[in-house]
Amino acid sequence: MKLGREFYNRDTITVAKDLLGKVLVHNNKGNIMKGKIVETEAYLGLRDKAAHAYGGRRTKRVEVMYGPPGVAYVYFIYGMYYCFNIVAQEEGVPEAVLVRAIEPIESIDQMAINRFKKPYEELTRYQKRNLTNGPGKLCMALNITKEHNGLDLCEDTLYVEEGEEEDFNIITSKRIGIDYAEEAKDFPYRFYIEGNPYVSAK
DNA sequence: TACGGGATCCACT
DNA sequence: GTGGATCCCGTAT
Repeated sequence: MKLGREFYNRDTITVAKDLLGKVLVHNNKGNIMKGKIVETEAYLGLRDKAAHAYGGRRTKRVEVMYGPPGVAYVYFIYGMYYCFNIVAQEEGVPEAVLVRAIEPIESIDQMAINRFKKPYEELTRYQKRNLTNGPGKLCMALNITKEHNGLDLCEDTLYVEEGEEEDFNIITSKRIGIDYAEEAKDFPYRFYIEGNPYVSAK
């Protein structure tokens, strides 16, 4: 059951929390890859110094965050990696949820090949644990690139669906890698599933 | 297991 | 010209 536009058209922190346990699906030219979302971060545009759209910055890169909810915001970082975000809130409000980690569910071999050019069973223990436990890593594993920037998650290529019924605790903490963001670096906008081995950092 | 540095490039200034 | 919502590997412990 694919999540619809209304799921994303809500308070960004609520969306970030509710995405935990949901399943990210990428239909990559018929090759369906799935992973459970286990870690997210909220970026609240105007009032959040860590956000690309802080203070209403409106550049070409950031433009999709001003658009309708349920759209992918993918940006390139550190010269080598992509980060995958989902736009939240109504059109005109530049907020998004960064998906920081997933737990592989389907097409694990394909993910292993995308990351390490080897099938899953040939990976070292270290590589298995590091398959999708970070924003750059999960993009590499699922083959998400800037081509997906602006893609509507209510279409059939890249989307999020309901996961299995399960109970878990949500841990709230500070976001990662935003030391430059002054007071915003301590905002409790990071959420993850307690005890999940694919979370990028405790 | 924990650190430190290099990789690598595009959007933004 | 600058530096980042990151990752990997080498070295040390």
